[in-house]
Amino acid sequence: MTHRLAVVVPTPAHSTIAGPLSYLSELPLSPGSLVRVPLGKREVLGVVWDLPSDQAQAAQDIELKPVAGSLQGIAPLGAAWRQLVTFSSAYYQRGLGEVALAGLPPQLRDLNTVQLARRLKRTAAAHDHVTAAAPELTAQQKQALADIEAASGPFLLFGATGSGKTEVYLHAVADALARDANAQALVMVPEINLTPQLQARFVERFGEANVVAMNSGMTNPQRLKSWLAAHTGTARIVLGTRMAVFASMPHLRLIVVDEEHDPSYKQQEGARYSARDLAVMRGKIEGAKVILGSATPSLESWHASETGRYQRIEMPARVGQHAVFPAVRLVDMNLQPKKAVFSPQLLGAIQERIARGEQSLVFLNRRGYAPVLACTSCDWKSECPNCSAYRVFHKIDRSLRCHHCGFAERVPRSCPVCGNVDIAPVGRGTERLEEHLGELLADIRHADGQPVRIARMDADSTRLKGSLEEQLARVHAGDVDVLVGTQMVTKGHDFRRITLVAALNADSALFSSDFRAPERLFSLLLQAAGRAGRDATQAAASEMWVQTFHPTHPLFGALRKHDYPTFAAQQLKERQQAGMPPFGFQALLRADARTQEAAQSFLNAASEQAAGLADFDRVTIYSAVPMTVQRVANVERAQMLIESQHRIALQRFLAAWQPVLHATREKGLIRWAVDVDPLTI
DNA sequence: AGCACGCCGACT
DNA sequence: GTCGGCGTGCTC
Repeated sequence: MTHRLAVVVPTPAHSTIAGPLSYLSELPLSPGSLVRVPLGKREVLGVVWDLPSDQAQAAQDIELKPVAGSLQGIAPLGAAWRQLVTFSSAYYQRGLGEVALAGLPPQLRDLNTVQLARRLKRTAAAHDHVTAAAPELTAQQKQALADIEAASGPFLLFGATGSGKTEVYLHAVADALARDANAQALVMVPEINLTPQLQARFVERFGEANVVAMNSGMTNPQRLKSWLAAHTGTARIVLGTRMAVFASMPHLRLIVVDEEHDPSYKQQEGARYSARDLAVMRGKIEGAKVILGSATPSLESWHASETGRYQRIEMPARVGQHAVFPAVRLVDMNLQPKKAVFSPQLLGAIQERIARGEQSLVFLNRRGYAPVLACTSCDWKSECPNCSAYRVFHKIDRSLRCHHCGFAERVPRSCPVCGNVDIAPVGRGTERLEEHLGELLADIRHADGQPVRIARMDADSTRLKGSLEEQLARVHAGDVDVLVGTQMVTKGHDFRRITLVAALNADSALFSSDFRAPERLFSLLLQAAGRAGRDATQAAASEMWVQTFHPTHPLFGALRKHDYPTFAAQQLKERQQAGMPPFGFQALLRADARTQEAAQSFLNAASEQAAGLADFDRVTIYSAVPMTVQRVANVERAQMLIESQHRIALQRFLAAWQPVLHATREKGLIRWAVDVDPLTI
């Protein structure tokens, strides 16, 4: 007796195969089973899927191939996991196979049954967890845990920086694991950089054997090992970045999304899913509690907590008896000497900190020495030949580097156009800031005669493996007086000795065309402020400095009071009036082509053929526009916004549009993709 | 994505 | 005369 199976295979986004393919099998393999099947000339890994009854004879006239084999010894992927994959595939408009296989470790593909058995054997035998002593909780932490205990969520844990959210996560996980001997918990962080320190805390509390990590920085064997441990239930806690939302966890009871507002939770290629939103959906599917935590929630989540869709739990106070929030000082740059990078007041405040043996953090969201290099006699600028962007001057290796395509060259000795030797940096990045600050503080000496120590921390200075840890250690040891860095210094790291944080170029986001720019800026500044004064003994003297040409901007007013709710209310009001998310729903159709014209004409053709599709009358399709950075690596890029007041209508329309998009062929190679709930438009 | 098929330029 | 460029199309 041969059985007919629906199998999901890794078909790429642009194939016309969206759903499962049919195969024959001698054995009646249950849904979720992992199989190897022939696909064209190759053999691929597939997942047996639930065969919808109406599709049972869909592939009637093709001769079906038999499955090549199944991965014995590995339990089928659960119904909840398959449901999550199905939902993601439909919601984010990508093939089932692509989503399913992206959620599995790549190495699963090339293991045979014997190798797999060996791996599984090594994974087996759960160890009892050795629970390290937990610190005494504050009253508000206890209350938060009681609230989480008492309701089903999803919860928005609105906790100030330094209020001890991590300790709440640790306890919530401990509670979930204690309640059920098999229970598992998933804890997500936005960035790979933040994994090690959180992992250390979880390992300390729950023991090494119970915690596995999942992130893209791991090798394939490591990923397989973690995945198997989670899938078999051996690992009780999975700690990872956005990809971990697809980890197979048969006994999942709790999901924590730390820093839920962070844009890194949105995948920016392939299936462009939001791991935060999927976490909420997964919690619903699996009956697991979901905790979203942030000091500056996304306006989507905040709004959900206002309307009662999420239950809000507030932790306004910082841990520590005298811990207060750093005072926010705004410096009106209109009143400063022209071209001053540091106002005299700020420089003075930094010097005071140095004299007291305290640390300062200066952040500027731009790496490199200068964003542009320009000729002083003609109009040459350091444009990238492949992109519509300037190449950034990196003084450290005298290179011009394109931050979009990676193209790098040595800085020319003279202007390539007119031969003038006088080519000058325009604007400044962290490298130049570090240099400039060095000059300003050159004459300052510590009491022991030592010069001021300045360090820089950005993607360039931390590229080498281990260098981030090394730099952090230097700061922690007090071997640094002033730390200069990009926004990476504002995330997560506890700098206990820092008592002054300064933001230098906040203004650009105030008047950005991106409607989410103020939200990101507010979050960034408040997170940055949160770096200061974590040590209770120094908190009283801690300050957050913001240099701005618009000191009366309401955003700064709210920042000064550390008042996220007021800021959020004002932003939500604007969004509501404009029908923007979370009051309206958006998707982008993006197109890449050799010429801008080809990209746009594909979009326009797609737009013209949209009339009459399902829910067409409930969506608004805007005209095709070039992307902000129009050309990257010699590929022209354009996009088109689709908006609706109804999430369902947008979904239905996009689904109906899909075959039209596949059929729309314009001259010139077009690569296209749909981005549902885009973060930047 | 792979991998084939298919139709046009510079080489043993 | 072939080797090989990558445009186009298919994969149960």
